[in-house]
Amino acid sequence: MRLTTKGRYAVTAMLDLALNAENKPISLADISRRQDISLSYLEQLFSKLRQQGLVSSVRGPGGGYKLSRDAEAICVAEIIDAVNESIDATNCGGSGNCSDGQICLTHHLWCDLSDQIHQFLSSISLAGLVARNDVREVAERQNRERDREQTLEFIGAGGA
Amino acid sequence: MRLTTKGRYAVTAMLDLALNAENKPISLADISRRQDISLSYLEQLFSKLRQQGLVSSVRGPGGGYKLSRDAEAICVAEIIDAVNESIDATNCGGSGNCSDGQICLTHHLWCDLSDQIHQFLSSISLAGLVARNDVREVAERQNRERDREQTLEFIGAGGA
DNA sequence: TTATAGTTGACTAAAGTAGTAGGGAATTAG
DNA sequence: CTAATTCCCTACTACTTTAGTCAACTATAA
Ligand code: FES
Ligand code: FES
Repeated sequence: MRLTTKGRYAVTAMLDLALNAENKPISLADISRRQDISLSYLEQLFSKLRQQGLVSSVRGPGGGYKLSRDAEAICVAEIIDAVNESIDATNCGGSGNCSDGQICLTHHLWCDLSDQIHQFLSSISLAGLVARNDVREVAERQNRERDREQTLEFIGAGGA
Repeated sequence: MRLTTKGRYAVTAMLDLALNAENKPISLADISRRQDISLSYLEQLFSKLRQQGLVSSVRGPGGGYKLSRDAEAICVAEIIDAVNESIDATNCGGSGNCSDGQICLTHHLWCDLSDQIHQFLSSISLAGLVARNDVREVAERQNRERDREQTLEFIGAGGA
């Protein structure tokens, strides 16, 4: 089992999508700016998210990505699964044969742990995250920062 | 966060120790045979387990490792921590600064997840595992296999 | 004194992570 | 129409970690 920047980026980007969607598509460039994630890397992640049917894409100017379902119907577990293979904690992948073809001493422990994690991450939807106070606060800060950056760019362009 | 063979081996080996300890030390060679884990790799893992004070060692013939505490007082979380750095799911390591020095959108989510996993793995002691039926069954099978192997070796030695 | 068993450090192949680079192909604003 | 925008795809790379191997050394019990 692993949970690395890859899965975290994916969840963060999907949450950004849920927060900023006003039924128009959001470009990866926007997400990249707001969440400080490399654009090329986002493209790789969204390729997988699209393959799993979590987002749909619109090409061309004004295009980008949209959630392909309601934010209530997308849970964190799905997102991590989509980019990250799995959140399975066993060595055998559930087949119970990692100790010379036989079940190992700790198999059931890792199964229980996997269940535990999966239940937890399945119980959290994007909508649930959007509703959280701490998430809203961070999102507002990011919007303020983005506005300021745009103002600075404008002044810079005007002054030059 | 990661949970790989490393942490799983460590827990399996510690559980083997708890199962087979009759207040005499168990050699890594025994554990290696029973659990099918490379001896040299076990040495590395037990070096860390000893540094964390989870086991104590006895050198020389008849030596080996013993649990340095009661099996009730050693939980799975500790063992994984000892060999695996941490089971922290955040990117920032808890300091809340992974998005350009600021807290990121999903920080609290990963904190909650970390708590969840840590609570679960802390609630399980080696003694708790030893008491489980599925663990006892696997252990008994391993003991039968080891006995048979010893018999075969004996016959092989006698016949040659 | 010798075989046993822990202790330590250096080394390695393979895999995965977190990207970068660069070319396409669709679409639409101008 | 055309040029800019945006997604799409493949290949490449530096780096880290994993899961080991190997070899030399130290303590100790029989
Ligand atoms: S983890 Fe499933 S058999 Fe070992
Ligand atoms: S994970 Fe803690 S700030 Fe991003």
